[in-house]
Amino acid sequence: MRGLPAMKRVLNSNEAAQDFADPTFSEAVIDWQKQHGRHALPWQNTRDAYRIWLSEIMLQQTQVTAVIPYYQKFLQSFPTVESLAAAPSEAVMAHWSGLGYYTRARNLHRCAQRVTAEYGGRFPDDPELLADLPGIGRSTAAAIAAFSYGKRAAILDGNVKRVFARVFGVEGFPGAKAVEDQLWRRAVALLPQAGMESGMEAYTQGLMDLGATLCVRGKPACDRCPLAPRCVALATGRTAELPVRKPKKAVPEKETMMLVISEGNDVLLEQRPDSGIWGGLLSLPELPPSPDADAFGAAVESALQGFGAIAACRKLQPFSHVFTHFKLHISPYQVVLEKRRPHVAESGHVWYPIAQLADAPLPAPVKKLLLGVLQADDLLS
DNA sequence: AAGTCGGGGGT
DNA sequence: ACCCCAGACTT
Repeated sequence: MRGLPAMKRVLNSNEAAQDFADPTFSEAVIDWQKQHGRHALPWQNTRDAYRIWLSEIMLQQTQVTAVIPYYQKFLQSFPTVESLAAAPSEAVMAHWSGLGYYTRARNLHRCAQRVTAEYGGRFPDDPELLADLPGIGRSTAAAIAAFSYGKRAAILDGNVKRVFARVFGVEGFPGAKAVEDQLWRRAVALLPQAGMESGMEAYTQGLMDLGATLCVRGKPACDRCPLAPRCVALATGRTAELPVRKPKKAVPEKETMMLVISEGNDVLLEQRPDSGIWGGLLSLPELPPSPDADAFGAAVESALQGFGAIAACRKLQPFSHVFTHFKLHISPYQVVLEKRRPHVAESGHVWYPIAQLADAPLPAPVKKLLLGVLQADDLLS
């Protein structure tokens, strides 16, 4: 085993992919998709790369049922990539409000502007060029290229990882780099052969449909799966163990006070920085948690210096919001100011019309809180 | 390789 | 409660 330098070279991706090749795999997926896959989703039955791109970004880490209403409203307001590029960022953020992962919205806006400026409003068909655009990674680039242009490119999303892990009996957490690398090699090797590009749309959709409708996490419908005859997990009774779960860790808990400060028909909102949680959204002014009621009262008084006399105030019902990596305990406090001559909010703050809160670019729990508190409007009545 | 980034739906 | 979703990006 020594003295053979030619054997030591690293396999290139093409050769490595060869190990996993199997032309019958894509044929089985394509046939099944055409007969039993999904064909009526709002972003299907079009080759408009703008619509396909928009759907793919919204669908990142977000389920189909949650995306559909956002997708419809978004297209209604921004029917073309040029109209989206020209829109003010606040309008884009407002349309994304409640969908989560707000970096997607800012990248979406930047991407629309780059496609308009650099590509004349037409998305490129090369996956490598697509993946150079903000918010578009390798898998999303492949999906856009396959659905929009029939290009031969491999996706690897949560659905594909689950299907591959089971069918091929892949051990290890799919998010681990070594496991993910192997899955990418399989994804490339199993693509329809060159010259079969006409099947790329059905193949790509078929993988997603299998993962979303049959090869689901809880109780996979193996009796209806076209890949069952070749499924390692089914044959070994390990569909419940594969894919291997993400290793869990304790989530830290944080605490904050939120101030609902209103005057007349307006409420005071605060612009959040682009980075961090709820980046780029408006939210409520916050105070660090106080050790006791007196300290909190003093902090509120201090925060409200120059805003005028307090007409009424009350503590609202505390609640919690769970994020992916921490849990946030929110203690809201409402303050109603006496109506006096209009004053300008300090930089980074804005007096926002209460009647327009439903369409404001707010985090979901904040919007819910405000609509509940300020629509009731029973404090002064 | 690990951490950051939401909100909701299914079980 | 727990898991994870048509992932990308930063550190």
